[in-house]
Amino acid sequence: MTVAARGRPGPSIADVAQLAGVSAQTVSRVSTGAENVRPETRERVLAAMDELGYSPNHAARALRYGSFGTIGLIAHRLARTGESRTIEAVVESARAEGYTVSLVDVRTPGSADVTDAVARLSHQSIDGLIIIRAETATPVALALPPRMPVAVSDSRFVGHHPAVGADQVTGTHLAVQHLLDLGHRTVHHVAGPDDSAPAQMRAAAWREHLVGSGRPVPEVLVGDWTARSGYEIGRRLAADASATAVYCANDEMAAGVVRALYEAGRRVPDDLSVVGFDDIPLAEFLWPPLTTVQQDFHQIGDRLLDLLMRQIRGRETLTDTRIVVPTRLVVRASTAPPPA
Amino acid sequence: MTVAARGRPGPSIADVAQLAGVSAQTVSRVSTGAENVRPETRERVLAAMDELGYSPNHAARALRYGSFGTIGLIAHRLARTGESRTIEAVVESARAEGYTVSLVDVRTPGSADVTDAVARLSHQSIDGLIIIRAETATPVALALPPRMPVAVSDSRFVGHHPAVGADQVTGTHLAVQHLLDLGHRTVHHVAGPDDSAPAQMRAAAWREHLVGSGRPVPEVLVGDWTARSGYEIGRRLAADASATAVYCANDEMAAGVVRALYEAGRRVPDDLSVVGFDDIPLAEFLWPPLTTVQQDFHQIGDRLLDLLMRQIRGRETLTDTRIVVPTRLVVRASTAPPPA
DNA sequence: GCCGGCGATGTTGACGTCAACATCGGAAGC
DNA sequence: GCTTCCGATGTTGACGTCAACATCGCCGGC
Repeated sequence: MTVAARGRPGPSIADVAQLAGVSAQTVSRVSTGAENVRPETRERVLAAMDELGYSPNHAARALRYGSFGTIGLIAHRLARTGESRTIEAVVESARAEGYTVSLVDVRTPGSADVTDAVARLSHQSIDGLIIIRAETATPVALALPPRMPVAVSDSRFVGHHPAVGADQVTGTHLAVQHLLDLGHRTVHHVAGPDDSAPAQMRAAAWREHLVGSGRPVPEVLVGDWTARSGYEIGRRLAADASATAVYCANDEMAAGVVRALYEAGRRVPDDLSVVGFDDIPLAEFLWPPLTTVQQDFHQIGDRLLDLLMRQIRGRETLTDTRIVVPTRLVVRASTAPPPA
Repeated sequence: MTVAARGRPGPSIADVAQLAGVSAQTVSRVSTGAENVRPETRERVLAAMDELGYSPNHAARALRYGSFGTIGLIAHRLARTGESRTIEAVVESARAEGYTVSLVDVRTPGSADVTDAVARLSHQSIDGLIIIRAETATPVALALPPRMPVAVSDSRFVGHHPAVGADQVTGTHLAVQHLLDLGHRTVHHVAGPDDSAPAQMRAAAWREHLVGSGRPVPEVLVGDWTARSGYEIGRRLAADASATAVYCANDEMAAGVVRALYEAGRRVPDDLSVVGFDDIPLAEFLWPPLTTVQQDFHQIGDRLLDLLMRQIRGRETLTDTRIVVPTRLVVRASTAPPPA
């Protein structure tokens, strides 16, 4: 954590002032765009800035203003579909608000790592913090610096921190009901890992829906979000003659399941129907095009930033705010009635 | 770009000092971990910090030290495969070095936007800058603050800025030669957009390889990296009876091509062979598993950070350093000899 | 010709931290 | 008992910027 001492010390406002033959304050006025500077003086200052390659020292401004124009963002595996798209949305919205985003990733799902990341970031200069992750191991009460605005992408934080989450439950109900409507007797479930809160929510909603509909509840098949885990589960499913419909907790696992089924000679959707979750850009272009539950990551990101900005700007306290972003079922070609 | 005035003015070192009944300097000593503080005094200070919820003001430290422990990262569409994986690697390596990453995205490929992003970031305090993008419209000589260390993920910058790039040329040769070896008379090419430098490099290498092998060069089919564009191109390809092999500039377009071919009743690889580029995690689990050129985004990210840190740490000047990260062909099931 | 007033510019101090130097008090050595 | 030394703690100033206040010079009005 040792950081190179004394980064390039660049020219300061005083250097510009000297070169332009004015006081530092006049330079400051020019660089903040104040009105009351004679055009001729302004020109001279601008020329001096240009010559020296001056740009204002943000540390000094931040110190002066008590604000950094930066928000921190903690994510677990940031190359993953949901994460990267949410981050993209946050970054875009933040830019519109004049803020920059500081990114920290967290290696393991453990809570120690999160605490560490929070410490790292609050050590950095941030005006607020967004946490994009949802591991069940994450402590619900985070050890945050006092008065630090926070927004979290996990509805488990309700009552602790303002949260934004997709509507896992409705999405799951739509998916399962779609399969039941097609005539399937029951629906198998390929779940995400045990330590993922959204995975747990999807699995619980699936179970509840089956129970509520009086259907048998097959054993849950647990994957780890990767296509590979879906593939391995798919091989087991292919051997299970009773399975006719599978609801997968994400699209990657669904793709793995489909490939395993093909390899085993079982056709999708003729022999088995498969539904995914997320609606990744490729979902439509898999073969067959995947029926899936669409989540709007972009909106999640926007809402997160909005919640955060309201706290930063307005000093609002939003502790138990919870925003649920709707999900919807996109029916494509991977689902059909069960074989006769 | 106006930023909320005066963020939460938390307790300062002086408040802690007063509560603990010591001087500010002693508090500073405790918080920087200096040795020479009586254990009893240290305890009292720590207790006071705890009570007030003190954490050191990073802006003040940055001002003092002249370093933010932050590097800037500019990317175009950061949710895209290559971008997000490279970013992930950069963030991870940066953390290992004790640095945080500040993210700015660029909406359009135009150079004005890049200049703007650079300005935004150097306005922030960063110790170095990584630019992950490769649009041909990006000016080769960037208007950077003087003395700002930079690393760029585009080999076009050679001679201007230290650059890291995947070996597009070798990757392309491997892919095309693989198809020729299988017995295809020639290879069609689905290219990325005109404004992408890697797309141009792949297309040029493809053309060169065909010419060098004395094969006819079919018209280039230009997509925009999305699966949808691949799908539309695929429909045209399906109608072209002469096409037996297609080299696509990325995996998403390859997936779109494959789907279009299936819809048109043409089998992959029996009727047409398809090769992609990138080796996205899903490539192996498409149907059929996609033969593709693997690029190591993680390594690209690592190298970028390494180049940057060498400049930040050692004051090295690396202007014409160029690192080429190898690519390799991963043969799966989407390629086969042409139909008899 | 003097004065009020106003716009342009300069001066001072404060933001929070920490390094360098100053001071203070006690223990060891003679 | 007095000096010396050393470790613990305090004081000062500087990092770069900008708001608040001070000053300066000029113009117009009488």
